[in-house]
Amino acid sequence: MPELPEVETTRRGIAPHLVGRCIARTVVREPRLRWPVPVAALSAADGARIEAVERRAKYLLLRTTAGTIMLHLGMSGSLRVIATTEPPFVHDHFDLELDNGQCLRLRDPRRFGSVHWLPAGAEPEHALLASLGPEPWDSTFNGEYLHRRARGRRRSVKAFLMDSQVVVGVGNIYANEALFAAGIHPARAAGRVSRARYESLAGHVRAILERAIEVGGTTLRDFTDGAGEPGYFRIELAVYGRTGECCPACSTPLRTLRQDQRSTWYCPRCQR
DNA sequence: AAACCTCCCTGGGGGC
DNA sequence: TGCCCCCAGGGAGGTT
Repeated sequence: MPELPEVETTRRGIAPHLVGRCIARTVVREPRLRWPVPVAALSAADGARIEAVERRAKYLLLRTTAGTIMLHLGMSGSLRVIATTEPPFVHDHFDLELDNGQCLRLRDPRRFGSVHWLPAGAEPEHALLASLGPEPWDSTFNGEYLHRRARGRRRSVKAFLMDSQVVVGVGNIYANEALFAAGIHPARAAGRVSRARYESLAGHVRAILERAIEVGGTTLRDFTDGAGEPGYFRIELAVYGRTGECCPACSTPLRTLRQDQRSTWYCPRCQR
C-alpha cells in the first residue's frame, strides 16, 4: 500500500479539486472491498459540500456538510480526479461524482482498501481510528515516547515501529529505511534499544517521510498521485528491495530477513 | 498482555 | 509460450 507519504501525496493532489465542490452522487461498481462498501448510507452524501480533505494515519477523510467519507487505499489503491465521462477500467470500484463534471475515482486491484461513511457528529468517529498512535509529526512522538512504549517488549524493533498503535504511517518500506538510517538492527528486541537511539530513530522516521512526500512518494508498481503520476522516492531507497546489492554507506553486502511474513533488508555492519 | 499467524485479493515476475 | 509458485506498499481478527 501506499504508506503515509503516498496517502499524503494523494491528499495534496486531490484536495484542490474537491474542497468547496458539492457531491453529485457516489457510484459503487464493486462493494466487496476490505469491508463491504455502505452503498445505501453513502447516498446521504449526495448534494453535500466538501469542506476539507484530511488524513489520519493512512486514512483519507473527506469532510462534508453531511458527514465524512473515509477511504483507505489498502495495498494497491490509488485515487485520481478525472472527467466523469472517462470510461472505467477493471478495478475502478468507486466514483465520487462532483457537480462540475469531474469525479474522484478509486482503483484498487487487490481490494484491500475500503470506503466508509461516518455520519456527522458520530462519537467516537470510527472504531478503526480509535486506538491509533500519534502521527510522526505529533509532539508526543519522540525518543522518550518510543523508549517508554518499548520497555520490556521482546518483539522486534521493526514490528514495534510498524505497529499503528505505537505510531501511524510507517509501513514496510519506510520501516526498513528508517532503521537503516538510525543504524538499528531490525531484529533487535524493541525493549533493548536505548533512548538515545530511539531519539535518532524518531528523527529519521520524520525526515524520511518528509523527503518521500517531497518527491511524491514511492511507486513500486501501481501507486499514482491524484493526477496519475508516479512518485520518485524509489530512487532514494537505501536498502528496501535492494536484494544482492551492497550497503550504500559501507559497501557490505546487504542481507534479507523474513519478519512477520514481510521482507526486511538491512546492512549487517551498519545496523546493530 | 503481548506476540505470532492467517487471511482477505489480483497480478507481476521468475523458474522450469 | 505457458504454467506454477512466490511475492507484493496493510492490517484486522484470531490463536497461543
